[in-house]
Amino acid sequence: MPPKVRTEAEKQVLRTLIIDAARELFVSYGVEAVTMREVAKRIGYSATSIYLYFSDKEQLLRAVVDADVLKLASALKSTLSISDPLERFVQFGQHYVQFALTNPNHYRMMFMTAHLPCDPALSSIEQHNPEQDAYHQLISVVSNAWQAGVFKPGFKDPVLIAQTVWAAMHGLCALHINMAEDAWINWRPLEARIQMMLDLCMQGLINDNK
Amino acid sequence: MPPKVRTEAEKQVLRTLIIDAARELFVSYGVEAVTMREVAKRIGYSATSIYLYFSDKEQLLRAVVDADVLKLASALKSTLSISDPLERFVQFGQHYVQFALTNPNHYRMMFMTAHLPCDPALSSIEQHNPEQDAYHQLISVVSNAWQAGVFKPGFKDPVLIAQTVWAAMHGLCALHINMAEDAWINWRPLEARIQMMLDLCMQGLINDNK
DNA sequence: TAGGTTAAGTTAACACTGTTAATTTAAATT
DNA sequence: AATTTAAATTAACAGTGTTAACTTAACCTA
Repeated sequence: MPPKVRTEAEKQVLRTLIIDAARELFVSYGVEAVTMREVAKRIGYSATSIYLYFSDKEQLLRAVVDADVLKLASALKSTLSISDPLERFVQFGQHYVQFALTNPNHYRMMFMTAHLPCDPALSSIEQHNPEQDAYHQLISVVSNAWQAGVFKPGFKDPVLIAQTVWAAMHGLCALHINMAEDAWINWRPLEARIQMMLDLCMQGLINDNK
Repeated sequence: MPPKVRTEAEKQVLRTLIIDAARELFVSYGVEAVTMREVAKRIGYSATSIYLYFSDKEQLLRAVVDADVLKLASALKSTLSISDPLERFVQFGQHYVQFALTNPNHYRMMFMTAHLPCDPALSSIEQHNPEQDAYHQLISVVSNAWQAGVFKPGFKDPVLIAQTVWAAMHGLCALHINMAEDAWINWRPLEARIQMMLDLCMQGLINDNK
């Protein structure tokens, strides 16, 4: 009833309160299943209050995803300090897969749901900031490995390498998240599939004149 | 107003009429955006009539997907007659990718939306029927290539090979379908990514003592 | 052939959705 | 002390999937 929030800082607090409530519900029950009224109830506001901070549900989802991409970047950051470029590349990939599989609903929101394309201009994430931009981290890791001569001589474009390896790992994660319970398919153990995909990338990419 | 349909055959006709109408709309506008009323209007019935043939929207979607899996199997069938096992394997993969990219919304319904797990007992598709079951086709193609000694000696499990290669190709397709328009990423040409993924699989898998 | 039964199809209605408009009300400003 | 401002609310709308109640034409039996 009364206006409780006044200063710009307090508004930011409420904004992130909404985002956190939405994330918890989205992650537990899926984006489509969660209603604006439920998000609002969880923080003790009415549904329409959310519209004072986000123009619609899509924008709220995007804010959640933005924060989660940040979380992914943070999860991957620890691997960036590994000194050996090849080892760094491998660990980066394994951490990526691990993040996806331990946070399947976060991962689904980020990379598996059809939402409007992400515009860097509207995002809260600073593009190319190595602390925040996970995609930029990927490009860096692969580029560094490439400069260090890790890859076979045939490969000239580290960005192409990065995008292809990403696709390979994404396929593993996405298929598992969506279809692990599908009785049609007699899935081999996830670990075996991960290992095999890594081996495949290694054998195909790595220059092994040690 | 009057009961128009009587015989079992006529009921089947109406059933597939509903499925076809739903598919057209799902493919054009996405599953979530399409309403039961719109599906019904397209075939000149009232919305509640659909519930005489499908228990709910989820079951209708599943019927559409079933029919589309059949379509995928049919699209892949032509490659099964290629005599050389390696060439058959390669062509199978390329046809799979091509199907996914020319029918992105079909593909999304089949492999990228979170629906209840598929139970072979409830499906209209005959599991292990090489004319209908695309997954079984995949396993066959890889197994045959494996028996023919196409793969490197280290690989002992053709099913594991098949699932990993599937994941690699799926990652390519899924990432493209969902994120091709994402301004965050400076995508390399799709053809280059496909080619590179194929090369990667080849280099990693194929026994090249010709 | 008359009359009741069946079931395909309908309209009406329910609980719920995202969202907008109109309204309240406490603080900030004058 | 009166006025403005804006945070928050309730009321309301158009639309959703779905269920219940109702028609009504064809079929089955007497």
